[in-house]
Amino acid sequence: MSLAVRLAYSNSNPPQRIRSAFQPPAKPSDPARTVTLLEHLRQLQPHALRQSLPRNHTVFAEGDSTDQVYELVSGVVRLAKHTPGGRRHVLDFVMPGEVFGLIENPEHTVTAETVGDAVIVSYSRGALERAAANNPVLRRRLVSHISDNLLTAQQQLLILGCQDAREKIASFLLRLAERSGLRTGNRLELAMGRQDIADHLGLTIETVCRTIRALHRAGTINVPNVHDVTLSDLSGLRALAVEI
Amino acid sequence: MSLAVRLAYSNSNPPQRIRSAFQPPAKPSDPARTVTLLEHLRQLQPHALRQSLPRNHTVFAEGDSTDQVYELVSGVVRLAKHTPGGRRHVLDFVMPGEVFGLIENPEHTVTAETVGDAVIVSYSRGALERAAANNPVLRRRLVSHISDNLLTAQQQLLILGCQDAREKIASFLLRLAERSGLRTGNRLELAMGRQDIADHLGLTIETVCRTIRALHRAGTINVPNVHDVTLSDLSGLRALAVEI
DNA sequence: CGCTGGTTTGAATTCTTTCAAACTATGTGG
DNA sequence: CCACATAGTTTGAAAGAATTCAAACCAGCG
Repeated sequence: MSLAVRLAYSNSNPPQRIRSAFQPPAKPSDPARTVTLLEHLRQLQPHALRQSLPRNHTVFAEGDSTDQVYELVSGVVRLAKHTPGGRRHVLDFVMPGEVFGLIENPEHTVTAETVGDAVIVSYSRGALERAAANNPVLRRRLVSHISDNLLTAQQQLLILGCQDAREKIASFLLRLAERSGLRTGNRLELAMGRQDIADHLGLTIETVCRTIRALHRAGTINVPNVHDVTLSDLSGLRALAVEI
Repeated sequence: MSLAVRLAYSNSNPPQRIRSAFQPPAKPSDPARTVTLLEHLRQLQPHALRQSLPRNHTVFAEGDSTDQVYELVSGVVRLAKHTPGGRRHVLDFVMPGEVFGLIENPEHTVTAETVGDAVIVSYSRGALERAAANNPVLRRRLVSHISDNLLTAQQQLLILGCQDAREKIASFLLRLAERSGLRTGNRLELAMGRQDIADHLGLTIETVCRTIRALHRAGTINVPNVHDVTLSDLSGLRALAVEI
């Protein structure tokens, strides 16, 4: 039985397979495979700075210069916007193997913070842009990266604008499963806290708790502990999320 | 007194000045001015097809081929996503002088429909891309266009995720004013109907009505008729939207 | 072992939605 | 030019979903 967790809306980042800490170029046996943005970065800047960061560490903040772009090696990063009044919206979570902080703007418009302990690699954006000037393939990757982010944001707008709490949680769990891969038995790890989820879905932490518990009691999911969820009824979950 | 309607978050499309139906290149007296994407399109394809469309006409739908990009000459276009269950979310409205339908994808991921009568010009995307291959400036415009859309979407996520009905309406009115320009006396034209606004802000049509009326009774705005709004208390409106 | 930060649960409140009906423009045909 | 039909908007009352406030609970940690 395939665990293929494909959402109706799979317009998020392409399924870059998660890769363990170092750079074994995945599948050399695939000659026609496109070279990813991440591979370009690694090849251009093989000695880029690698850092281990503690939880809740700010990688960059709104307004910071966008002179670096980052690879998330392990852990999870949240991208958020803050309001003058102190509200926060978590735009998205970054999963291992993904690039973040790449934007066509002199200053960051979002804040990036580690959720738990994380390892990141910093690449020079200047060097990246210079390489892109003479490399059409790389340019295409760069545009695709921004474009993917746009499509993801639009999908999220649909979720925030049209879904109720239960549907939002279902959509969130499915997208997370799709991106982070399921462990054995449809087990999914929730690196982020309930408050992060709430701020991502436009709910309160209490509503997130209650909704997760409701799904649990309905048998749709299983919640052995705060950081793990088992998607017991994948199709039931999809039915909720898809009536998107 | 300047009517400068600047939001705290002016990350929407750059303030391309609205231009009347034909192509007088605005300000030839400004040599250092950057050439806009629209000007590139016009110069590349001066004989592109111009069409007058009736209200509620579908320019393109989700899934359609992205072989054309469009200029909105007059009228308003809404960009929406539809769900299998029949729900709709209006991602954004396109104002005259703006380019829409440009996306890094073989198929459209949104539907574009005219709100009222509109005039559009269709440009070949293929020709645009070919021109971009040898034109770094044009390439930069293309990336900026997508990037601007991304920033706008992220701002909208913040609004949908963090604001209540009153704040949403205030934010909406201010952004509309910022983009479409205010007429005399802070008068703003609402080309779209209440249902469109509701679907854009994640509210119901009734809530939109009631909220607009509440703002009216509070003296923040004036609503002489359904299609016009006067922003009587601009700073009051900003205070609502900014506590974003 | 007691703190601390985070999560869960409960009860009351509030905001928004839902349902229903009235109202208003706009346009068509007589 | 009026009468009527229609689409869209506005208003009200009731219902519902999510939030707020408060307190209890739990897990990891010094």
